[in-house]
Amino acid sequence: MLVRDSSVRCTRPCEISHGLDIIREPGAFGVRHPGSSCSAEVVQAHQAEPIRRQTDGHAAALDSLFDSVDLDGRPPALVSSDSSSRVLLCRHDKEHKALCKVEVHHTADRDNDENSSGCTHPSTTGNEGYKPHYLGNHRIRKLLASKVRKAACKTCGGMSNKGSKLSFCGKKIPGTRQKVRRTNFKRTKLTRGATKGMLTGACGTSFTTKGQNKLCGFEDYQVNLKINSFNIPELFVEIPETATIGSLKRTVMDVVTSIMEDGLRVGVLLQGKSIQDDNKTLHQAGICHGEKLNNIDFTLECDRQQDSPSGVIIQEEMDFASADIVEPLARMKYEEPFPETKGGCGNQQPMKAYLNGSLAGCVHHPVEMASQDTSASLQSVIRVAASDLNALATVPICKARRSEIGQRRARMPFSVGEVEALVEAVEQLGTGRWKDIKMHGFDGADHRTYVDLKDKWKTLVHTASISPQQRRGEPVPQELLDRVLSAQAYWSQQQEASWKGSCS
DNA sequence: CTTAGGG
DNA sequence: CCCTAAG
Repeated sequence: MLVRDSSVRCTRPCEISHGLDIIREPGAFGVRHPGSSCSAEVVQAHQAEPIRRQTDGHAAALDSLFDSVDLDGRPPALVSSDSSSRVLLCRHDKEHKALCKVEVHHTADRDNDENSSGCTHPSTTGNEGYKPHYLGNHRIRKLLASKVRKAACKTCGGMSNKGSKLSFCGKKIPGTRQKVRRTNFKRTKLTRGATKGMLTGACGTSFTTKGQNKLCGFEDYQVNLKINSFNIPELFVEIPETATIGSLKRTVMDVVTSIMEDGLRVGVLLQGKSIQDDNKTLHQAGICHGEKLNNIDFTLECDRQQDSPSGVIIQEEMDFASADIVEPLARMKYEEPFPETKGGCGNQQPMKAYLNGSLAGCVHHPVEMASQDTSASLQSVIRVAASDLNALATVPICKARRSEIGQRRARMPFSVGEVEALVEAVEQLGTGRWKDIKMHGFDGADHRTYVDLKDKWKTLVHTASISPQQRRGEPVPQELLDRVLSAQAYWSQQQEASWKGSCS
């Protein structure tokens, strides 16, 4: 099976325009194969076609890199990123379990990288004269252009609906938070969830099944997925009207690149339903031979901390035609005087991302700069709010602004200490008295509502009942989890008993 | 306002 | 975490 897609991120947004450098490393030019499982075939491919030296442009350098590692003539291989400031060009090959990475370092890292990378691989002998090239907006734009293209989804309703989880043939995949009752033109809460759904997308997947290995009595078919394109949801940008067109362009570019920088994760939806279990096999998930293969969607989801400073908001838009969608600062918690934007109607998308850099925040002279271009793949709406550019760059985002926007609360994972307090409280009070539990164990914790505690307990029970390998986040001591289970069992039993008692 | 559950 | 029907 081969799945391809691409995205690029740079963890130093401000330097994106300075570009990226491709580094040389032993093993192959800019190629590293982390595990011994990397297939010789892939390595050989690199050896046979080392990256050419490029002196005529950054984009060309990276293009060349992409081209050279492309083994089957397809477009750029999957480009993803890890937590470091690198862009990885990965290659997954089921047959060989191969994973090769081409790391692209920031220019700032160049010196170190070069010092530590001898480039001794035979295949790189022609690279002595290699000069790292910057990868400027050029390349980014190119990538975006190719990846963001709406192409195959033009008839699918585009990004109009919530979540804009574009589906394959006109089939709308509901966003995670979409409510059935929501109707067009009805303004919906602004994006909740900075962690969900940024780039949505994913269109078509065409499958072919072929080959098989008799394994344990069933055939192991190959599934070929071709992702036609990913879409970027509507972009929402606030920028002073005194800003220059050039800065506007840069801002938009920043918005887009920021989405990527934030770390993307791929989601898979089958018939509109997200498949969460990464351990499932395609076959188990229903992506297999004999099944309809046009109902799979991939989404690019962004993991982003809400605390990150931001100045630009990206949001998707719901079904509606109005261009005036500035959300009234609905959930503003702080005293920040925020004049409501007029005409604030608009179905906002569930996903919104705050971009690095600025605040945009407390400004409010919305000026419609552009409205959606329905024919374009991005359908972006860019709004400009009067504010000082300098302020934009330095003022930290204000919470008022954020909350008012309807922003989902930032994730605040429970610490082990909190978990312990919760467990203790529940052990004493039971599982149905969350208000009391809040008052007892979390009285001072204003950020924890009793609903939060109830939810946390729910997840704790779940966590305790799954294997340690499946757990995520800060590990909760098994001892606590054991107490969770026993308390849960005890209190649910009590509850049952009380039911019976009241019945008889 | 709280609970309880689904999203 | 969010949303909301119920109580």
